[in-house]
Amino acid sequence: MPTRKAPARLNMKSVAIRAGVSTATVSRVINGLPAVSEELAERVRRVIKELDFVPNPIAITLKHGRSKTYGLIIPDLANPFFPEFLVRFEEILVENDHELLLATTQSSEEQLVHSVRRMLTRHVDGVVLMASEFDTRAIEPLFHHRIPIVTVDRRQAEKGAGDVAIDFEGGFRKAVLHLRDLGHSQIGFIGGTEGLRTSQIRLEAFQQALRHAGLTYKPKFIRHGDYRVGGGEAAMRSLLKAPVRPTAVMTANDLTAIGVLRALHATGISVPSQMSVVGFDDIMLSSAIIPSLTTIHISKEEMAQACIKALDHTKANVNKRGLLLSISGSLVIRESTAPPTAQTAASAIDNSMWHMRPAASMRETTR
Amino acid sequence: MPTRKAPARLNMKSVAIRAGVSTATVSRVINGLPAVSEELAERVRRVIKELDFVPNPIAITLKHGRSKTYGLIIPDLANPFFPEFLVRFEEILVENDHELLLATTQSSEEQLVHSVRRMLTRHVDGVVLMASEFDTRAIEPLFHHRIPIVTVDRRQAEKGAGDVAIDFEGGFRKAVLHLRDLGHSQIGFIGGTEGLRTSQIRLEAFQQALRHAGLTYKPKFIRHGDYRVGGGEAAMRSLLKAPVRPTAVMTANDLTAIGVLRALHATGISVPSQMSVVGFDDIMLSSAIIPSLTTIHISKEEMAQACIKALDHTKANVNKRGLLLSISGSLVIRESTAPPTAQTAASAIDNSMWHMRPAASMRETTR
DNA sequence: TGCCTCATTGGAATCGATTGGAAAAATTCA
DNA sequence: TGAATTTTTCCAATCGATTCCAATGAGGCA
Repeated sequence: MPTRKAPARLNMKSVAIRAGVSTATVSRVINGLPAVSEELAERVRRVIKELDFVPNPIAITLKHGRSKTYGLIIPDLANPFFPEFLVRFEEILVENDHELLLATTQSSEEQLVHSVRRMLTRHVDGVVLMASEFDTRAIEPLFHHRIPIVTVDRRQAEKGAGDVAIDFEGGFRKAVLHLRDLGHSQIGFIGGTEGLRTSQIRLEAFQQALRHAGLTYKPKFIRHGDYRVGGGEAAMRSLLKAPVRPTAVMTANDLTAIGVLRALHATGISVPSQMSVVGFDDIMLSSAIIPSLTTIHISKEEMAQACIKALDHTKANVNKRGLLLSISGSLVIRESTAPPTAQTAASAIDNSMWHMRPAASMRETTR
Repeated sequence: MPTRKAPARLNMKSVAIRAGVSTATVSRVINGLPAVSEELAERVRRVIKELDFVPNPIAITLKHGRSKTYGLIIPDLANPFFPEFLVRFEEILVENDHELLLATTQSSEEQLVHSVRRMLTRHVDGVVLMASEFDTRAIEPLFHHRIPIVTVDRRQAEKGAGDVAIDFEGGFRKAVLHLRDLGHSQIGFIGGTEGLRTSQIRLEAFQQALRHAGLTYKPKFIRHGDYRVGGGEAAMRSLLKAPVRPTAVMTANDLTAIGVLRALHATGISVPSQMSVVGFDDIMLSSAIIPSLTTIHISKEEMAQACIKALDHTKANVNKRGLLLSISGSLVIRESTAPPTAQTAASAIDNSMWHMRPAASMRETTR
């Protein structure tokens, strides 16, 4: 015989009996519906407090079909940007008495289909979809069940679906101006995974930023990464092999920039004296690494709020086209950018020059 | 009139009608209960497939009182260790047809109480509690409702609660031996937040590792951090101010180690030539930073599996004391450790010597 | 053939809360 | 005072699946 007694079943009925009313009345009191005399309401409230009664959300969900849960579909938790967003998103939900249903797709279409199915069977009230690339068929069931959707960075709204887009154009423009003002004119770009729509958007935003700064776009300074450290590193190595090098490099996101730093370090090129590097996102890490990263700060808080706002809007206007919100970033200047040295600024750097000179600084931090 | 038709309600009854049987039979078929003729079962299965019917988990939860959901309470998502663990934990749950209810406490007791309440109202089947420090009263309701619990690093099991502990002793021992074999005898330690039980455990494990390696413990080489970059950096600065310095530093976790690297870099002390640094956890970042970090690898996969195992064990043996599992780490040697130079190895380094010599290498990576 | 088993199957109560409409009570008005 | 309203309260159906219990029918045995 266990010492702990199993707690007596506590439901609305027990409250009703104890207060001498029907469950209907209890329900009305809890939900603040009218047509309950103040006297009874007070009595019921007292009993609720006495018993520490909390309505069973499962039963409510079953009855209503609404679960007070929002789904969040994320490609990958390995990129710190997502946890940082997630934690704010979850906080806001919990504050508003909602729950989060998290799904990661590992960027696989099959996983996405599975995630969508989970969202449906759990009867979520809405879905935020951060997996930018997908076949529309995969999320068709969400539309079909009229579940409010918010996509991120798809830059396209429709009936039942809003979108929260990061303003890459504005962000890159600030970064390019910063570099130009430092004296850079040869700026390279390490983009995201080739073939992805979101990579294309970032690349175009970069081109546009160059134009805006009065600089010329040079395809030879462009490489593709994969939004991860490894891809950034490989892309930068490739860029360094070319006969002519830029004096500064911008990247599709911070992880890519960290990869760039690695490649530079391995090659003995010091940052920022010989090469400036700019990231994008401003994950917490960016301020912790050496050198700390100049980057475009995207407020995860703001993004989370925008997602909720777009979701609410869609829910309130089921038949209208969803909201299109834009999140703009701000430039955070840290240690990874500086004016180009006279030498490197001489526009076209003859790469052979560098080959002869063994990386002198390498020994400093590598064994 | 919307073009999309609302999907016809799909429940067990519709399946039953379509198959010409009762809902009881359908339920039996779905749950693989005996006492259903193969003929009928087959017919029901066909209809289920035809209609693409999925039982409503909400209703099942209501009926059973069990939700097929596990709770995970985490202090903080800012430390990459947790997202890395989380993603594996979630994967395992989803594979086993369960869901995750995530709660972060921000290390606040009040948040913990709130999180526990959420777990209860959602009727989770079990809880993994990674918030190591807490007043037992905060989780008392979980015991009271007989919900299986697994704590992490509390190193203590009881009825209804198991524990998964990281083997700090073994991990630090490997790290210390590695340093000793490189030639270090003066090893410093930057611990976790002062006053936390888990910090105490790590410190003792470090002391024990020193003894095991035949080295002497020197309190003057010990500092406390806060498990974050900032704390590690501040602690290291403090350590560097002392008249005598160690030649290598071990840390309570990787973030602390990253902070240490920052402090060293700012002071112009290069790693690993002038100072070796060892982390703990092996977050993904550790291999990406410069220099990449020698650290103790803790398999998040293994931890996640251990948590599930302990949870299942508790569920199956409600009245027995829970499992006590231990996760051992392995040494990953990267760039942040090397033999001490002849000079620095001269045991007690006179700090004034360093003061005279302006950090020559600083310019390399800082502007 | 008649009675008894045993294997299948179905009916209906159940989990806990919500809600339309009926019933009861309180109020208004003639 | 009694009829007509209005307000308050409650009964019972409902959401979707599970499960106890009863009913049905086939087969076995005397």
